[in-house]
Amino acid sequence: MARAATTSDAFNAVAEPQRRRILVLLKGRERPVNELARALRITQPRTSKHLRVLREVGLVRVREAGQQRLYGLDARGLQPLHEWVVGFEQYWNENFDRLSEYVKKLQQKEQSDGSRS
Amino acid sequence: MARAATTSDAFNAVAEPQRRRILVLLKGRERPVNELARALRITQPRTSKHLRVLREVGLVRVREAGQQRLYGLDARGLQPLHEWVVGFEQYWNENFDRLSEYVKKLQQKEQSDGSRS
DNA sequence: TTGACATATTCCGATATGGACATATATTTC
DNA sequence: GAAATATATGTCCATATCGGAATATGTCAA
Repeated sequence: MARAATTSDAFNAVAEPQRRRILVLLKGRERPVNELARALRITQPRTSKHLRVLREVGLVRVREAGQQRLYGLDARGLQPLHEWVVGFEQYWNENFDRLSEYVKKLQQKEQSDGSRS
Repeated sequence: MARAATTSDAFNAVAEPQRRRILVLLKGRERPVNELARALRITQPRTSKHLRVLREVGLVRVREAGQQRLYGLDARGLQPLHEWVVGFEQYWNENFDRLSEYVKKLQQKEQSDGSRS
């Protein structure tokens, strides 16, 4: 088995920076492919492929508008990501404490190693 | 270029489900590699490799404890992920509205298509 | 020193990626 | 119908992955 497909879930889809930028650009208003490509300064085909991934995981939806296709944000698929990461919010500060404790322990160890021998 | 390295940032590191589970297991207390491997029901080498990735992106730190190495959580690296996804929180409901609006528009279109012809 | 235990690394194969490029498909306009 | 515009898809390449198996490294205990 290789790495999980980018289309397997929101976590994988969003791991790619350009796709994150696309989602940010889609906040507020829909945009056609070419506009996104210009904004990201990447080729149109690459943009279309990124959009395909985002579409497959349901983070984006398309609307036909004559000649062009307007992509819009559907952020609901980000909720699992949100819930997961929020579960760590409490550990940021606590962990900081634990880290300083760890450093203190290291220093004590060095202290005793130094006095020994 | 291929897909970005799993060690390039927290987004990529956390895209892998087993690594997410490791981080969850590390909430609250440190654990040795074998304990993690047993809990996840994956081999020890694979566990070590996942831990290497997590270590390289700074989501985890190691402490030597005699024969074993205790891995502990350092959740601070998850903050960028948190900040990014929180920026979409407001769009979940709003987007839901927009979607239903979209569906409504589709139905109207079908309506007129049906009456025509 | 030897053996037992814990962990890390290396090699292998299969797979999917992102980017560039060329090209196909679809829609509008003349 | 043909040209122009907007978008999607297919092919090629280089690369990094995850998983398994074997093996190396490190630590403790007798």
